[in-house]
Amino acid sequence: MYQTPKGFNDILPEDAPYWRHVTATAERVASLYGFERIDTPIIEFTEVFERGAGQGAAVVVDKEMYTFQDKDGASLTLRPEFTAGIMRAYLEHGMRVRPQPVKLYTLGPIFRHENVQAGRFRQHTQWNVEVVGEIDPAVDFEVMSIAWSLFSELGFRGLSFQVNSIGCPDPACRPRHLAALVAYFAAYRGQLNEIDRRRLDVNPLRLLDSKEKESQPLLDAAPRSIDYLCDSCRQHFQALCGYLDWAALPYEINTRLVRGFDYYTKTVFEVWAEGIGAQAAICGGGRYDGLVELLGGPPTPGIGFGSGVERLIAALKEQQVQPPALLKPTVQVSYIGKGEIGQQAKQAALGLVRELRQAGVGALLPFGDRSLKSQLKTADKAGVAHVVIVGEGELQSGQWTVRSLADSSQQAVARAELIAWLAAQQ
RNA sequence: GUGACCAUAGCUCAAUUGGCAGAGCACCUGGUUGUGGCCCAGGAGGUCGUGGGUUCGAGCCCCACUGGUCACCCCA
Repeated sequence: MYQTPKGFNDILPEDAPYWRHVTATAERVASLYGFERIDTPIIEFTEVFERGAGQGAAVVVDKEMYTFQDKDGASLTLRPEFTAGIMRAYLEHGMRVRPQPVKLYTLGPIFRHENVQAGRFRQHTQWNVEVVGEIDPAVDFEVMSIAWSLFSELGFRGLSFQVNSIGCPDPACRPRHLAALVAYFAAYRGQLNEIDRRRLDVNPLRLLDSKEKESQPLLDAAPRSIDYLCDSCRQHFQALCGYLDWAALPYEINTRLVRGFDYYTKTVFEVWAEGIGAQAAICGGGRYDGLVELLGGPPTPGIGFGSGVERLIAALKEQQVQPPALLKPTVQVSYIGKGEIGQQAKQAALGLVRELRQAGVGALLPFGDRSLKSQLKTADKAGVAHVVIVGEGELQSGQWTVRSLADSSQQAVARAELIAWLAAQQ
């Protein structure tokens, strides 16, 4: 028996209401904030993601990307993220001549070859928001606000922001912090376990969100990035926190919140929700003022976030949020009779269903010439309100039977008035 | 990439020490001509995830692979 490849999932009809809830709400909120939709290809030249990731992370990135060679020899990659592709589009289509900042959102699948665990798959769907071309901290606030609006509208309760600033590449900023961080942990090198010793050598910032037992006692006194910010970054962060205070959005300054890639600057944030295992974050984002330059463009500030739809849905279920029901047909047209009469009744039912749908009334037709009993069972399970019954008697009199499933009442309605009658019941 | 646990019908699960593959739910059909939900009866649905091995004999024991769950690594 065939199975889906590891980490790839079918999305079954049972989950459709959740998907509609999330995607429809995202679209609505985005338009409320004046964000415009962009859709980039699922495949980009591998270089877009490699250059975007920067040299340090390239090894890691290569390992987790679905990269393949096209028939003409080009190296292509299934997008492992949205931001790099959107920045490529920003440059390719000269979006810097549009009014700045450019506010974009997108929704679609991304692919990473990683091992599955709760809320993590090899293909997952992400809602992604980017604001490009403006460094004003009010933009950071705007991006966090739209995330907040989405999650509130979806029905989440008890959400909170985690915020931090990791500074910028200016020698007076992050490099100073990194040096202090390395010096601090190097002094305790003997206490670190193997994993954290490697972090110290490879990606010291990551020590700050280490889960290793041995390191926990060291974390409280570890140098915090917010204490090493340059003037520009400090003012930026203070302004952002000021806006968050003013809007009364609940947030916590989390000095251990970091990012793994070099192009991130200043603001990093997440939104956390309870109840989905180790993956508490339902949204992660940050400012990436260095990215566009890495891709060969002019210095261009940007900030954005991504939010995994599968994870959102899992969290919604965890919080027992009921998505709105999808629209369903409200009428079934059943046909009965044997032989010639049966075929006439079926044809008549076909005609009524067609007219109902044209009139905007959702209608179902039972197939396979089943017994009326069976057809009523089907109607009951489909949840329709009315069953129209057409058989020999109805064909002769022109008065068709309409059964209301709620109270089992039946009445005769003239065929000519049926459409209007049923439409009025909705 | 690492580790733990797991895989029998569409779903949830049984199957004594290795000895004839089962139940409930769901599905289909009936319970006299054209009436749903409840009930009753019947039917269909499985090469026991796949491939090897041990054995007279494997759903059960061993190995590999695939997939699932969870955690680590990593996290764009």
